[in-house]
Amino acid sequence: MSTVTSSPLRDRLVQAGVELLEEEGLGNLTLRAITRRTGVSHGAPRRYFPTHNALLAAIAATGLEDLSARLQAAEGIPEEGLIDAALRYLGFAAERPGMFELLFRHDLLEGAGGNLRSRSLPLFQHFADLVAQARPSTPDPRDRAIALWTNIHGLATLRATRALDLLGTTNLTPLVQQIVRSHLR
Amino acid sequence: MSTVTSSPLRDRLVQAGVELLEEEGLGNLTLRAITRRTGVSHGAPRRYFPTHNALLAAIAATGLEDLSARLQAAEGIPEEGLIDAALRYLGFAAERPGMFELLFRHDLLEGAGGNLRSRSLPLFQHFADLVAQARPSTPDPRDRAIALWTNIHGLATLRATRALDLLGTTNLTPLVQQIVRSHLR
DNA sequence: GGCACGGGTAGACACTGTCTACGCGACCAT
DNA sequence: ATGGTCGCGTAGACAGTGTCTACCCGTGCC
Repeated sequence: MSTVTSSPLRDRLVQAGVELLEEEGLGNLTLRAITRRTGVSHGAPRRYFPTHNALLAAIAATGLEDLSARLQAAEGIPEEGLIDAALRYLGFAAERPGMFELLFRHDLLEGAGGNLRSRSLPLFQHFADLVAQARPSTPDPRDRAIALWTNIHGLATLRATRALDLLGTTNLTPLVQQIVRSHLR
Repeated sequence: MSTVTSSPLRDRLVQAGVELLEEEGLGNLTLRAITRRTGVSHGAPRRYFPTHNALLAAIAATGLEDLSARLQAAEGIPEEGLIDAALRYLGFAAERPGMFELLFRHDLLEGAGGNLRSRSLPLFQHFADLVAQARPSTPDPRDRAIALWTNIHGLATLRATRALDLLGTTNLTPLVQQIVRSHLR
């Protein structure tokens, strides 16, 4: 099959994991399943990842990069910029539900290396900056940012888990607009 | 040891599961661990629960009852009532993080019987009623309820997973007050 | 030409959830 | 009293999992 892309095994494992996560969901993202797809023995990852969760953390890191890139691509004057960012956040959760789920499974990722916690911090900082920019001279900009961020995140999770089937009936964009504006006045 | 409370095994399994969930967390809430604590063989639950997840669903049902009772105990004129309910919601997540986590692990509970989905619906309805009551003559009461509910839920999850260490530094009550009021105007 | 060694293999182990055959004791009918 | 049924729990097996360990084996270096 002519010159298979034979990158170092580490990258191949991560990529296989990403694909498997999208295709089969987090529940089937087994260490052994990843090795099967990669075509190596089940002990191979150990050379690069001390534990299964460490591999999961590496997979999650790629997702965090994707999410980060999407959010930084948000554009518009203050208010519209926030609405755009919020919609992109929800779009990520909708398009990559498995990855979104993994990103917040701290029981799997905690202490698994790759310090995702600190890596996701600038992501929130970006959000907070947008809020501060859209709502200058507010006494508690961080609280406002937390309020909006948690709102979008809660919306995304409850939508992803279909906890609110109601959400299917309502159009998302006006809801997000309303939410963002609620937090800005 | 004189008249051990020998309720039917079903209840003992559920109770053991609840205790284990609080003590050891969801990650250790194994079917076999529950049977060990109950003092029966690992095959015993099968008589009452076709699968491990079905037992988890029964455990989650007790948590949903607790949460429901807490929310319905919320009091106060419209706005304060919502603030109280929100704080109770956050209190539940803080006091029983394992149960809170389980309640939203739809990957475990889905299709496991006990139709938690429909049972949790009146809970949201209660929330929506409070919102409609506090904000009469609004064109889209359900959207407002969704907005507020997702906000509180997102705050609870991000706090439970300590995704925002920032939250440790800010006092929760004023933040919740601010959030509720943001959604009511 | 011998040798170390990085990198992957393969088997074992404890543990999990599920399935199946078995046992046992209480209750009932004769 | 005796036999039988049946609810309920036991015990063993099985495939699958993550982790650990001993083992190769080919490549590059002296």
